[in-house]
Amino acid sequence: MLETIVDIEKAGAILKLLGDKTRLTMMKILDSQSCCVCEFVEIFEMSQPSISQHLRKLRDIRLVQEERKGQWIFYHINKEHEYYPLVQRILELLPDQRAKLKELEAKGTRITCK
Amino acid sequence: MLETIVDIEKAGAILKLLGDKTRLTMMKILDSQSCCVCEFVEIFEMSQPSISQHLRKLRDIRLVQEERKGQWIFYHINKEHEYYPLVQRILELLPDQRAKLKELEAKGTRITCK
DNA sequence: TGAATATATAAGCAAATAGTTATATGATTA
DNA sequence: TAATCATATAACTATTTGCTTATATATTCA
Repeated sequence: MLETIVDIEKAGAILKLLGDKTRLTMMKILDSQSCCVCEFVEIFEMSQPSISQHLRKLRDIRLVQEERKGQWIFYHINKEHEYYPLVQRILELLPDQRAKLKELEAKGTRITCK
Repeated sequence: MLETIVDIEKAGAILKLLGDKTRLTMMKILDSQSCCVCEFVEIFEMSQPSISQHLRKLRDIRLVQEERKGQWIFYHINKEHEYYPLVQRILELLPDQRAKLKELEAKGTRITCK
C-alpha cells in the first residue's frame, strides 16, 4: 500500500531540487538531524552565500524549515510536507551521512544549542 | 530491507534527469509499456527533435534502451539498471499514465508492431 | 554602544538546459 | 530507384542554474 499518489508536475519540481549533489546530501543529513548554516559551509567546503542559496531553494518549496537559535539558524526537514513520502523513499536509499557531522564534533566545530 | 544503497552523486544525476516533467512522465509511461518516438511526439504535443533529445538523455545514462522495429524506434525502460530500484520507488508514487496511450489507441494512432 | 559573528540577499557571470529550425540518416513503399 | 516516413543530430537561442563578490540584517558579547 503506497503512501500517496502525487501530482507528476509537482513531483518533477521536487526531483529537480533533489537532483543536485549538494542539496541531496543536505536533505540526507537533515533527515536524521537538524543542522545550522555554518555547519553546512564546513561540511561542503562551499561559500556561505552558496549554502544559503541552496537552503533557500529547499525552504521555498518548504522541504525544510528554519528555526533561529540565538545567532544561528538551524534547518530541519519538514516531515509534514505533502511530498515528504516521496523524498523519504529516495533518501532511504542513500548512504548514511552522519559521519559528516561526527567529524565536526571531533573537530569541536559542531554547533550545539542549549 | 532495502534493495540498494546508492552513490549519492550518481543518485543526484538520476534525479536531475527525472526532475523534468516530460522525462518523468516518459519514464512513468515506459515503466508499464514500451513506446515509440512518434507516440511521444503526439502525447506531449512537442516537436520530434525535442522528444528525441529527452530520450537521448535518458538513453545516455541507460535508463532506457532503444530497439528498432521497422521504421520505428521503440524505447523501453532498463529494469536491469543499477539505479532502477531508485527510479522504481519514485515512479510507484506517480499517477498512472496509461490513459495517454489508450487515447492514441482510440484515435488509431497507436503504433502496434507485428 | 561598537565590534564580531551568522546569515540572507543582490548583482553579475559562465555554464548548463530545453527548446527551436534545418538537415542528415535509415527504413519502407510505390 | 525515387519519394516518403521516422528518427537523430547539429547549430542556434533564450532561460535557468550555481557560483562568485559585495553588502545588508540580525544577534551576541565586550
